Formats: sequence, C-alpha cells, structure tokens
Amino acid sequence: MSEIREARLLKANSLINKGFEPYAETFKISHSTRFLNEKFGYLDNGQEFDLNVSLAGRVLAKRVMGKIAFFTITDQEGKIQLYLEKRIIDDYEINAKLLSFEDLKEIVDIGDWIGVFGTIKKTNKGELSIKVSKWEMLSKSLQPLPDKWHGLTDIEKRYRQRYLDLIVNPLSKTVFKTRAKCISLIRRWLDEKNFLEIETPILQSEAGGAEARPFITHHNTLDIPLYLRIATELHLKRMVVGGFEKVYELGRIFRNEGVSTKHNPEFTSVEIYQAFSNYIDMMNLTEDLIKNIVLSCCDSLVINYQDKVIDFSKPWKRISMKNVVKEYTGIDFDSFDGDLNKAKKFSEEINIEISPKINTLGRLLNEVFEQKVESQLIEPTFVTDYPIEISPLARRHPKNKEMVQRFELFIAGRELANAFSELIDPVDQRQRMQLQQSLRDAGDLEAHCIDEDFLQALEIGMPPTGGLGIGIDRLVMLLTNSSSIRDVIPFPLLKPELTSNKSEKSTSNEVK
RNA sequence: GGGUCGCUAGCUCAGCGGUAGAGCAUCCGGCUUUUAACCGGCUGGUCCUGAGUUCGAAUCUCAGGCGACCCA
Repeated sequence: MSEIREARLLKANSLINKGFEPYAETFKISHSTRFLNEKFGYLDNGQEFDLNVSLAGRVLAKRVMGKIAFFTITDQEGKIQLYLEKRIIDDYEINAKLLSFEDLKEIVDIGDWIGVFGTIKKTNKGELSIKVSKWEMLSKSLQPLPDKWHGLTDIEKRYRQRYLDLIVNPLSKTVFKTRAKCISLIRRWLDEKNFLEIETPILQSEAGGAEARPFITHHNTLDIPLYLRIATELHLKRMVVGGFEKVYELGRIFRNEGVSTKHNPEFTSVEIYQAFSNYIDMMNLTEDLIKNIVLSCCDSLVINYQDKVIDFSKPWKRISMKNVVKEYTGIDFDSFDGDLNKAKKFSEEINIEISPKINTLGRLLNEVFEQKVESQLIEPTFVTDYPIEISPLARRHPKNKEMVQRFELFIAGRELANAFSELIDPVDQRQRMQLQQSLRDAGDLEAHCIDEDFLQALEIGMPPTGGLGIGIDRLVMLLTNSSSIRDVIPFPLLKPELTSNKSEKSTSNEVK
C-alpha cells in the first residue's frame, strides 16, 4: 500500500528531473469526450478525421502492447480511448523535447490526470479514439483506484470517500447531476412565476416553525445560545406580512433527530408562500411543479421506483386523513363521538402501538395513519384535513373545528410535501402557541414555543396565504431511483471513524 | 431503542479451530489494434479493536467500534 505511494512519488520526482511539472497549472481543452463521441461516432472502422483536438481526463485503464498502447480516459461527461503509437509520439518528442512514449508507459498510472493533443481516429475494431501526438501530466495520483471491474461496493466507503464513488461508479455521478437539475428547475419555475427568493437566518435565538429538536450552538461575543433553524416558515411569513406576496426559500434545514434511509440531520427543503391563496391552491401548485420536474428529469410522467411503478400523469388522489384511514383500516373516526378510549380499543385491535403522548383523538388518528396507511400510499396522494393539535400553524377547517386546512403529499409511501392554508388570525395563533408552550414546559422537547415577534407580525396583519414545504432530498430519491437519502446527499452525516494513531511515516520521496 | 447480517491485501471476495488465499490493481519481463487486452514471473496482511476459551483463533465466546437491512 505505502509501496504504491512511494513508487508513485518516485515517478512524480522523475518528471521533475526531466523538467516537467507533475501538478500542472492549466491545460487548454478544445473538446469534451461527449462532444467527440457524439460528433464522430459515425466514422467507419479504421477511418481518421484530421481535426486537431486537445482534451484532458483521468486515466481509467491502460492497455500496453509494446510499441502501441490504448488508454481510456474519462472527463465529466464521458470516456474516450487514446490511441498511442510509439512512432508518432516519439517523432514529436525529438523535435520538441516532450515526454516520450516510454514515459507514458512508465510514469502514467491509472488514476492520473493527463492532457493530450491529437486527431480523431476510429480503430479497426470500431472504438472512437484520439490518435495522440503529444501528452502532458496534469496531476499525478499517489493512491490506487478501486477495482476497475467491481468498482466500489462498500456502501460506507462510498459515503465516506465520495470522490472514489464518483470516479468508479458512473451512476453516482448522474444522481448528483439530477439533483442539481432538480434544484435549478424549481428555482426557475418559481422565478418565472414571480416568486421572490428570500434568505432567512439559519442562526436563530429560538428555533420555530416545526415540531423538532434543534441543534444548539453559541455566539461567543454576544454570549448567547443560538439554534440552527428547523424550518424557514416563521420568517418567510414575516416577509409576507411585509408585503411580499410570493416568496420562497430553498435551503438547508437542520433537525437534531435520528438518521435513517429517509432522514439526514441536515436536509434541503423549499418552502413556498403565496398570498391570497389557500391549501387547495397550494395543492394545485405542488402537482404542477412536481410533474414539471419529473417530466424534465425522467423524460416521462411514469417512472420506476425500486420495485414500483409510479404514475404522475393522472390527476393525483385527494382524500381526507379520516377517509384514508377508514379506507385502509376500516376504522371510522367519526363513529367514536369523541370517545378516545373507544378509539384506542379499535386501534389496538389492529396492533397500533399507542404511546402515552397519544392523548387526543386527533393524535390517535394521525398515529393510525402513520403506522398503517402512510407506507401504502405509492401513487401520488394528497392527504388532507389534519387534526388541529398537530398543526399549530394551520388555519382551522371551517366545517370542523377539530381539523385544519392542511395536506401532506405522499409518494412511494413517504411524505414529500406539507402545506396549509396559513393561520393568519393573531388571536387564534397566540392561543395555539400558548398551548404548544405549555406542552413544552411539561417536557415535550419537540413542541413549538411562543414566538412573540412572529405574533406581533401577525397582529400587524398578514394577508390570507397558502404555504408549502417540499423535501428536496426525497424528491431527488424518486427521480434517481435511490433507496436511501444518503445516496442523494454527496456527503451524508456518518459517525466519525476512530482514527488509528498510525503515524504518517517516510516522507523521503515527498514532492516539494 | 430492539433484532438480523457484515467488517480478511489498494478494490472485489473466498477461507469458518492447524503455515493467510484468489482475481483485478501494483512491481519486473514480453508484445504495433486492445477495450475486464493477453502471456510469464514477483510482491503485498493490525484478518475492525480488546479480552477470554484452546497446545493452537481470521475461524469459537464475550465486550466494544463502524456500517447495512428489518422492526418500532
């Protein structure tokens, strides 16, 4: 292992001794591998095209046959073969004191970045290649790459050393391209509809807007605790109070909770607020936006996700929480006349685990939904009309005071979006926050706290508004057919590895 | 939080009480149309960590670390 490193350091030094730089400053590229593959794919076997090109990439394979060699190099968008002939390269070398064919064989290792000049040639066997006349070392790699055939399969290593994963697993690269495309599409879609992107604070003296525990940090000179935001909601609503009718924020949210295939402590969401709208309008907006993204990223509204087929093209199902629970479990929460014990008895019969925290009919309804229904909602489904006690920021439902105008969107058994008709009545909002605060005082660390400044803003007056939050990571999981949220986050949170106190020795061949 | 499984060469894996193994990569030699190039030769190990059982442990037991999956 360290022998490989030593040998490669020697090679780097030998370049220096020949008067070349193992770590180049720049290299001027004329084309990408993708462009050349698209443009010259039509050439017949053995045919050449006299276009001078320069391109750069990482060496992925070396096939040396004495006085001729074939390397495969890869750049961001693809691969191409290099056709390397001793006679051609060494002809140039004599004239211009360049690196020789022998150097190419001896000094270049798999993993190195090199730059080449040459022309286009399709080999006799039909592989489009660069017929190389001269070459340069751009960056000497000191460590071996994973197996060229099996790649890197150890999931932990793929996360911890994402750079290796990206080099040897091409699918990993496409995941992050799709992620970037998805985020850019969301911004463009919203910007075109005149939504204004806002940047609200990440460091806050109270973390509000969601039921979650925050990360705590400390500001030294002010000597106060600060919390990382758990939502962008309360600040975006302040912007609506201030007169911005359509706002959004796409950014990182931090929640101090468990890690799973569906949860990373920091994740990306987009929250969208639109004045003069209610949750029905936000439902329509959600359906439009997500269909647009799916079509752009997957070229179809019907996609495969894991072993399921998900059809986004039909109008998405809209069903109330009570009705969907009735449909999937047979339990009719309207039949209990507010009798919690009766409802618990029915729920226990279908093996619902009921924690002491479940002390109202609404919480029980939500619990039954989460335990028995959620995972079965594969096709896009809007579940509407949530219990008021788990929705302290949502507007009361006009037809049922125990419910609010809220929906969550479920796809592939997972929550993807959450939205309400926002609660804009400052008196009602104060009562709800006070109730939350009392739960918090009683020890519920996830309950909301009173945000006086937010209440003050509502008293100044907020227009009727619809609000929506979409989990970007989970959306990208669908778009890229990824089973774990960690597959769509370049550097997911992992426990630190114990570092061995193996001291780094022998730097004798270190390039200075 | 509970359960199951995994951790052995740079990578992918075998070995499951008796000298630490293979393929690829590396290193040396050969080769002017290969593409998992090929042919010949050589190297490479804290078997995740620690303790125990044993004449003897990668292998069995216990504790710990990290990860994956399932359940809650």
